[in-house]
Amino acid sequence: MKIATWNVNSIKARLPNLIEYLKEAQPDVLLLQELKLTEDQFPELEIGDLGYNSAVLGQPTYNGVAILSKQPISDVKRGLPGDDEDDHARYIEAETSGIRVASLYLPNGNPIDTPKFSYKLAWMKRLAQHTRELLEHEEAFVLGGDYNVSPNEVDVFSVNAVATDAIFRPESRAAFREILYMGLTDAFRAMHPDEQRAYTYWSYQAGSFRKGQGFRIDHLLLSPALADRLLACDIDKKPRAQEKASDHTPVWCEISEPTPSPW
DNA sequence: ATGGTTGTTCCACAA
Repeated sequence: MKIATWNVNSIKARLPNLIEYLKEAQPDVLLLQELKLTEDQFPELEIGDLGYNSAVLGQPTYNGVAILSKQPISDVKRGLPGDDEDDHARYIEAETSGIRVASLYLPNGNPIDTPKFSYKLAWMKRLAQHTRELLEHEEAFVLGGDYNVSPNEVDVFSVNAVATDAIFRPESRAAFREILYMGLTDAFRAMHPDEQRAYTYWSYQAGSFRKGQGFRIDHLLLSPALADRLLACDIDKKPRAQEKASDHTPVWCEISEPTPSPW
């Protein structure tokens, strides 16, 4: 089973790219971020024609997340718990294909001397608390999406370029580690422990993609039960190389069928 | 140090 995540940077602007990706890559589950539309504007018919069910959390203009799956989607939960005042559409979670999946769009947090950065850190605290609760059930789950955090120096093209960027601040990376060290597996890094210059995002500016100047900020974090089934994980750079591309490219992993319990 | 680009909305803001 193939699970992928992709920040499309407007699903309206990216619908041809999305349709081509679904046809070619054939993920069983696709986690989407930055839809930039409301739920009633979601292209459910076009996506349904390709054999995908969808669960969506939208809002006008900004944010927006979705789960697409070839299998039925159930037990949909919209919004990250922990703050009733937070109305950003950044988190959706559901059951599909026998696993729990979440699509998340973590706040960017720039500039760091503004409330945007404290919102990012507060959001990460809530994600940590929610992850703690998910882990108590010992389920197979994946938290996938645009984390807007590069975990380590190897995940950025230039340490200088991100010295004051919220994606690489020590506070952001510490909050990411707090979640990871609960026992989750960064699927890409688990399969490619020594790979360098492996990025998932390249700015539209200054020819960044052509020059290989990117960041690894999109991640698939697996629960222990799902990490046991991890077969492969990689970054698919093809969609980023297209005309009218998103500034992010998909990350995917291949998961084996669950093995029956031996007792 | 600045400006480089894209998307959406309304002529700025977010990334």
